[in-house]
Parts: sequence; structure tokens; C-alpha cells
Amino acid sequence: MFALVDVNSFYTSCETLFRPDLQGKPVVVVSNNDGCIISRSAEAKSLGIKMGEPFFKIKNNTYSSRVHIFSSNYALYADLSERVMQTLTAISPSIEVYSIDEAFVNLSGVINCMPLSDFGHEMKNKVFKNTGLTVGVGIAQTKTLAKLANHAAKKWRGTGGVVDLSNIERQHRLLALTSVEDVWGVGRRISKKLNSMGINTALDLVESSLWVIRKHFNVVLERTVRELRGEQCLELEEFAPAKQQIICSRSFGNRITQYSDMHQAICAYAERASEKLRSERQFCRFVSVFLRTSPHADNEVYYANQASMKLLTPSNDTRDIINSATNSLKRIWVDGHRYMKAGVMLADFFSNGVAQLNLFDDSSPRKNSAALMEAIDQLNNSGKGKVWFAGQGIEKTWAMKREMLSPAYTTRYADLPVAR
DNA sequence: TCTGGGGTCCTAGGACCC
DNA sequence: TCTGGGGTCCTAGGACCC
Repeated sequence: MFALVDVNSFYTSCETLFRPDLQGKPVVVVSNNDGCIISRSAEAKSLGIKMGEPFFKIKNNTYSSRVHIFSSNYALYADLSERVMQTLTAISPSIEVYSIDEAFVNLSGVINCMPLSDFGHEMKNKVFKNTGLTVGVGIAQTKTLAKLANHAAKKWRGTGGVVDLSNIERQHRLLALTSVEDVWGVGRRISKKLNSMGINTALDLVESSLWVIRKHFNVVLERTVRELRGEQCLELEEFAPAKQQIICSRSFGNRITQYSDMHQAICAYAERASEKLRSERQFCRFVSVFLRTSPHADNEVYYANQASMKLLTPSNDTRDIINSATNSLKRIWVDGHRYMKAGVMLADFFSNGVAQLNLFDDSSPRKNSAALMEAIDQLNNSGKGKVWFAGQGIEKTWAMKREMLSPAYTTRYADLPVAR
């Protein structure tokens, strides 16, 4: 048995946690660069504010003066997420952290101690006690069914935020009430195609033949159907598998038109990507850079391009990554565009041990590279100060917009809330 | 004026091998 | 006239997730 536990309106709840005056009011969090709505309090939802809606479009709506808006504060959300996960880890056999605000919990053996829904309430109460955040809990035989149960726990107040789907009849009743697009793994495209085949509810999907699903779609959807039937196809992944790619990309606060600005941005992204790579204890051989103008600007020529390089030897030295990223940038930069976004992608990873020197590589690996990178990472993680490579510059005129950012309540001494 | 930032998996098709 | 039957690896693109 699995439980899926997730925090209600996670980002928004993190914000109101430290602003009790805003509880019960419409609150939203917008994406990086203050672009789109990405989290809404219940009150904001009932105003009709949609997920993913561009912020500038609702800015001047009649209700907007009543809505409290926050820029994304990932330092805050990541810290609170960790506290939620720690609480769940402490009381359950094992968990898989699935995203910043949700986890699958392994419930094996729990049934010998107490009814599963009681355990669900216990998780909910413990998380609330430790963090002040409210979670929803869905319990079932497979991950996909647990997701469905969680969905129901959110939707119907009478459930008290916990739904146990162990009972097959209850399962079928819920399947009949759920439309296919609310099933985990069924997105917009597939649900449209399913609808055209007369498959509208999750129950329709469960009752359709596996052969037909496999023929018209693929093995992924077949697995979803099996999971909805109670056949476990997806395991609990307690330990995150090694990443296959690392991307660092951002939209710019203002459009970039100067090469020197773009060069700075690419250096900054390359540096951040290298940090992530080292924290994964990996070395990469593939470094790619992309940039693009706005796809929404009708009166401008759209330009998007990407270039990549293969390093002769796998590396996680920031200097190597910056070198090859800026080399690629030179090849795709075109004057005269108003660039909106750019990024750096790393791939083709090697673990420490298998990094092998290239027979024909003239340049020997950099001396003391590992020690230097470790020193930099330690300085930057110590809270004592920040060092960076000169390429990214000091005045980052291209940096993203975060005009409504809340304090780093839990991760910066100066921002600690004061209790009176 | 203004539209996020990450990821994964699968499939089809091309190039190549014997 | 007539052209097999296996494979592998790589890439691009499409679908999905949060």
C-alpha cells in the first residue's frame, strides 16, 4: 500500500505561514520573473484566478487590489519542504520524495498496527504540528490510485483530507466520478484522444481493453490502466536515481540586446549548472547553450537557437564548463534581437571513477581542480560569503524580476521573524 | 511593456553493422 | 524482372509530471 501526501497550495501556504494576517484571504505566488500564477490560496481560486495565467493579464482586474501577490521565494519553500519530508520520514517505513511538495509513503506493515486512514490522519497532524502546513493524504494499492485518492481528499471536504481507497467498491465509485484528464499520467493530448474514443471517466479507462490502449497509445498509458486496476507497475523509489541532465535557464528581467550581457548571463548559468553537477558527484562531457527571443512578440522576428560542445575529457570544473558554454554562445549569437531567455544544459554524465583521459588530448587535466572547486563550493555554502567567477559580472542588469519577494524567514539570520 | 524552470520516458527513423 | 533478416546506437520530437 502507498500513501501520497502533498501540501495544500504549497507555495501560498508557505507565505501565509509567516503572515497570519493574510490567512483566509486571496493570496497567489507568481513564477520567476513575476511571470505566471503558479500557486493560489483557496480564496484566490474561488475568485477565478487560473493556474499558469500570465500575471500582467490579471494585474488590473477589479479584484486584483484585494489579492496579495508574492514573487517565488524558493529558499523559503525548499526549507519548509525539507521539514515536511523529515517529519514523514520519521514516522513511516520509508518515503519517496516525489516533488517539492509531495511524497509517496510506503505503508507496508502499518496495517498490523492501526487502520490506514488513522495513520493518514496521524501523518497529517504531525506535519501540521511540526510545520504549520496542511497536507492531503491519499491511500491505495498503487501509486496511480493513491494519486487519485489524494485528488479526492482535496476535492471533498467531508473526507477530512484523508482518503483510503483500500475498499474496491469505493475505488470504483471514485473512478466513475473522475474524468480521465484528472488521472495521473493522462495529460491534455491523451485525454482529448481518449474522449474521441468514447472514454470519458477513469472507470471507462479501466474497463477498456489493454490491447486497444497499447495499439492506439503506448506502453506508458497501458501501465497507467494496469495501475488503476490495482496492478502495481511503479515501485517506490526511495533513492533518487542519478540525474541524466542538468539545466540552468532563466528568463531575463529585461530583454537582452548586448552580447556582453548575454555573455554574463551564460557564465552565471554555467557556473550554477557546474555547482549542481558537483553536488551530484558527477562529471559531464556534453555542454549545450540555448537562447531565444519572445515567442509572444508578434511584431518581432522569432529567433531560437542552440549549440553544444563535447569536452574531450569529462569535467565538473566550472572553468571548463564556462569555456565551452561561451564558445557555443559565440556560434549562435546574432545581433539585433531582443533576447528573452537563455540557458545552459549539461549531459552525458560520468561518475568519479570512470572519468578517463583522452589519448589524444593535449591539455592535461587542470591541476588541483577538485580542491579548488571544493573550496569554492564550501565558501558558497558556508553562509560566510560568496565567491564567483568574473565572467558573470557584478551588476546583473539582466537578472530576473522579483518585485514582491518575501523575506527568507527560515534561512537568513537577518530575516528571522520576531516574536513579540 | 509583460507569458517559469525544471525534469522523465518512449518511439520512430536513420545510419550503420554482419 | 527479381535484393534478407537480424541487430545496435543515436537523435529528434512528443507526451507527460511538478
